[in-house]
Amino acid sequence: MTIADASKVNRELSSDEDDVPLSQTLKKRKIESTNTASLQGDDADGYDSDEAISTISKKKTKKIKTERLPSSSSPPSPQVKKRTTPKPKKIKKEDGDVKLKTTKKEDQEKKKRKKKEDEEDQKVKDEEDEYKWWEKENEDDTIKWVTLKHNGVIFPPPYQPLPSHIKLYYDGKPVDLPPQAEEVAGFFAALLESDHAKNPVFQKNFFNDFLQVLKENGGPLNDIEIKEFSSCDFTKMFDYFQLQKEQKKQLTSQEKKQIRLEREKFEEDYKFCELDGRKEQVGNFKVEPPDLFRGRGAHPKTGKLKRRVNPEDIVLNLSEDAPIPPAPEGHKWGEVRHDNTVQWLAMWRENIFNSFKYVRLAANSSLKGQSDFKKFEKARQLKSYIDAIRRDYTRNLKSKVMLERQKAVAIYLIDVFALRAGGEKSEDEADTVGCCSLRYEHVTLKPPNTVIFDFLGKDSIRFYQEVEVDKQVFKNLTIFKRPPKQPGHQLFDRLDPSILNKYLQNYMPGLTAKVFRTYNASKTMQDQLDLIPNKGSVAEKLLKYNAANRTVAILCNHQRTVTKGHAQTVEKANNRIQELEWQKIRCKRAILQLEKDLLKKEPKYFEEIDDLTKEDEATIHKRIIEREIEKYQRKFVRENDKRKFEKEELLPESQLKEWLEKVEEKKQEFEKELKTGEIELKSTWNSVEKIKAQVEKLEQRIQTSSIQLKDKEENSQVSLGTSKINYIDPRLSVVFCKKYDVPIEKIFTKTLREKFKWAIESADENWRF
DNA sequence: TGGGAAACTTAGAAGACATTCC
DNA sequence: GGAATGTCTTCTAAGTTTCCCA
Repeated sequence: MTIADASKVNRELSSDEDDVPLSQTLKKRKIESTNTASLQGDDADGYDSDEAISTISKKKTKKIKTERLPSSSSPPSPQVKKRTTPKPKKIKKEDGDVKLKTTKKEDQEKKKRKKKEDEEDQKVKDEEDEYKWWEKENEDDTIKWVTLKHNGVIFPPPYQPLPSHIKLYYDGKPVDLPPQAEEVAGFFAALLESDHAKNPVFQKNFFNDFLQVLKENGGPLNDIEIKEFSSCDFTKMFDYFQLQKEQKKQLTSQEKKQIRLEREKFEEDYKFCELDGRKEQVGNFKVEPPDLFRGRGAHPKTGKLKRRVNPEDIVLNLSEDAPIPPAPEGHKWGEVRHDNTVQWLAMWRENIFNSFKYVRLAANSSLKGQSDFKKFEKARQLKSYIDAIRRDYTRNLKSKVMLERQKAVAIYLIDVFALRAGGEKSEDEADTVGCCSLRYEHVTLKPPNTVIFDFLGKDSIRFYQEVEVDKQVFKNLTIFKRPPKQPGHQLFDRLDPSILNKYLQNYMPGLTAKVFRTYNASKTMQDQLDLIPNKGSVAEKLLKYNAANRTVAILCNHQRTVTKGHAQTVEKANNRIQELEWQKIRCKRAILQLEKDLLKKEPKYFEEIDDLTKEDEATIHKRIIEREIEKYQRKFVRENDKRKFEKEELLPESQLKEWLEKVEEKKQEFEKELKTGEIELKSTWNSVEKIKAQVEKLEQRIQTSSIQLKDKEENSQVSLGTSKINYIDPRLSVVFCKKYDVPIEKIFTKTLREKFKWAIESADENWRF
């Protein structure tokens, strides 16, 4: 929902009667139990008959069990039978290296044709055995599969110790680390120039775990005692990693291709599984390699060592009669399960939070597709309930029961500002919040009805908005913030997501807080697309589609960090546009040089010829000249490097001088032009028509560049992808493409087209969200 | 029934790959 | 042809919701 929509809702919701403060209408005051009283003095405000929930008093004390996955506690595992991995069918075959007596171009053409043919063949084959679940009846979704076969997971390669001369230095002395500790030191060294390595919490957590691993493995081999992080010097390791990266980059494209093919061949068996007899793609079939945990924002555990996962840590999930993939040699699987009520193929417990990581199907799989489809259908279902929900929360904003008021305000915020539910968080996580977990300090009230939200949401992304809200919402927020509440206290002290979701389910089965985000995102997209006129070029339509997408992304607060060179890129692009403008003006002046009378005949055409000041022009000239000089200098160096390598004769300095003289001539020309206003006409500029054609071309370029720049600037901090992938019903995009004659490839990448195949094939031109 | 565990979706960063520019 | 830039994919962290058991 856009802010404009929000204000519309506000209008619909605003009430005329004034509310009596709850404190006056409610006599009874419930005192919280003693152990909750300390933080929640606010429940002593005595407004109502319902109690503050205990979540606040628990004060982030989620307990985490530290025991490892006990094989004894799991259901009796069937015998882990060792069998050879079944050979899945190969999908692709590469061309051999047969060289024919053809030109390079013909060769390439031929290859292209062959590739295309192969792809077509594959497509036909794929389509033949493709399972179009969206054309079938909806089946029971508690059973996820009947048969499931897969080949297990790929483990990261074992650690390769560094060459003996690459070491960690302590107090200037090289340290002989046992490989296990060297690996951990290497994790840090690899990040040496990143922000993580500069973060003291990251350093501390890393160092503690590093010392632990060092201790576990008998300490340094050359009796150096490592005590202080500040005395460690990782630069030699870092430089080595950089060198390796550089060498990898230097490989020829043929070598790179070879490596890629080998990798793909190796991964092939793990990339696919057999689900109910169909070949389907697995998503993350690679077990996460050991590394330092990189938490987002101010994460208390950032930098801790994420330990290596062994086959013994892995639980496999597959059919009872499916062959069990062999565990790596000398190992066995932690457990083998046959649970067809879940979607995962394998899982393990990680050591940072003691939680699970899962290996699942890919986004283009039938199971994921079905979940996605259901998600959007559920959001569409909300259309039929949204009026009632809005009517009720508007009414309940004045409820005499505090819990009801809090629910009403929370749903209002979730609906209008697309806030997330906001579950409880423990102390060993970053301090981020959503709706239910908003605290006193996250909301600033500016009478009569302006609210400033300022908090860190998911991924520690800042949510900052200064907005006008419904008057009664404002009044309620004032009440929720009344003393004795103070910074640190929960705004919604009677609420948590489960209470809210339970309430929402009275309206519609399956309705939860997150459905509102999907609903409002897709609804906004539909409304925005409806506004786009069906005219103009594909590029213009795309730009408008992206603008609609951006509205949704802004609603959902999807951000991205501005890239390093962004400011410079923008400056460059602006300069480029200015230079094009200058060229255009120059052309017009040239026209007048050929035919003076045109100024009177077509005054409008020439109205911009004095737009640039002499200073502007001089700056442009300077820029062009400097660029030219740089260009030739670079060319000279590059050319000679090449010749040196090929043991050819080097270009003499005089060559560079010759090039630079040409630039000098140009400079002189510019200076003269600036002084006299006379343009030296090029031989091709021999008629007004020719120059006018040139002007037209320039105008086109200026327009394109300006649009691109505007788009780039507006997108610099907004991430469009997240809403496109998760929130906007893909059928909206499909319909847009069909109706507006825009190729779907312009909107969905290959991966997204696979993910949204169900939408591409099922939505017709008249479909609406 | 509450609360922790489990299972799933959503998210931005980083790395890989493709395209454009000079 | 190679560097710069942009786009796409992969990775895994960080959420939400559901499940299940004491």
